[in-house]
Amino acid sequence: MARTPQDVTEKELAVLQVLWEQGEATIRQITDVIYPDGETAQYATVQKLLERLEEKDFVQRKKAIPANIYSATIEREELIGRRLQEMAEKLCGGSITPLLTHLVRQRRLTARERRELRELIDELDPPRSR
Amino acid sequence: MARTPQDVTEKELAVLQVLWEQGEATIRQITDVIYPDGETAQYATVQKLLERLEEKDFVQRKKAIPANIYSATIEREELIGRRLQEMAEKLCGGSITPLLTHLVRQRRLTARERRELRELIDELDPPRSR
DNA sequence: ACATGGTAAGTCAAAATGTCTGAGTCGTCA
DNA sequence: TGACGACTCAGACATTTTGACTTACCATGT
Repeated sequence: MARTPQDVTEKELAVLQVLWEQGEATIRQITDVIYPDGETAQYATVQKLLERLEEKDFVQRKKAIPANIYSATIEREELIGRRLQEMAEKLCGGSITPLLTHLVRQRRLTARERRELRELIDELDPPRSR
Repeated sequence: MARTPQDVTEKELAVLQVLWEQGEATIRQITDVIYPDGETAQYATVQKLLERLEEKDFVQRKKAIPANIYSATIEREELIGRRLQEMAEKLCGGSITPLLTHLVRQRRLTARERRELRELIDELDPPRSR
């Protein structure tokens, strides 16, 4: 059947978001954010989520007393990169330009965004070529 | 539990790819591409895949003899758009610029790609602003 | 000593996904 | 005309994923 599981699931992402926000957090702190009136049950859910994230190496744990401290080992940027890469592979034969053109074309960018983007490209251009 | 199903799954995508290639196809034609030595069993699998794609309105069926003819009702571009949009919402608070900058920055673009991109932006700029 | 709060290590059910079976339909051609 | 082949319809099925939950256990401080 060989389904390919998601890199990070919906709820796992929620956990990551908290970690990205706070840098470090205990299970309880995360639970308080995601399930504002969380009981033991939800606490355990977060625990399991973290366990799975740790397995996938997206999160690391620092053993501590009174509670272990978790932190993300992957940056938001990196996750974005992975997903874009995956999309490119599955939908564009590995090329990312279709994604780019789509983004630029489809969504209306503000003048400011356009300017920034232009600057970004300029930055990348090897100096001698301009 | 409320898992959010994927818009298009792995195998469903494979089917769509064939339809995008060929424009139209019968189940058998699709099966021949995806499962080169496909038996009745695989034929049925493709059938089910198409059924689900039809439910989701990504594919339409033209009743015909001797075999129904299927075609995609969604363009590859549109699917890309959806996915990018979804990514933006889940990972970038709805903004697409992080995606853009990431793409431009992370992957090395060729000089040609950079030029094209620049032209694309120029196109979008309202004439009077330049 | 015992309540409190944390950890470890499962279990569980619903749904997704890919696969497959079997019965029925219909046109073609020997 | 009647058997054959190919197609369709409807559903069963197994495996995983995913989110949620339970329970036993451990440490600490009061």
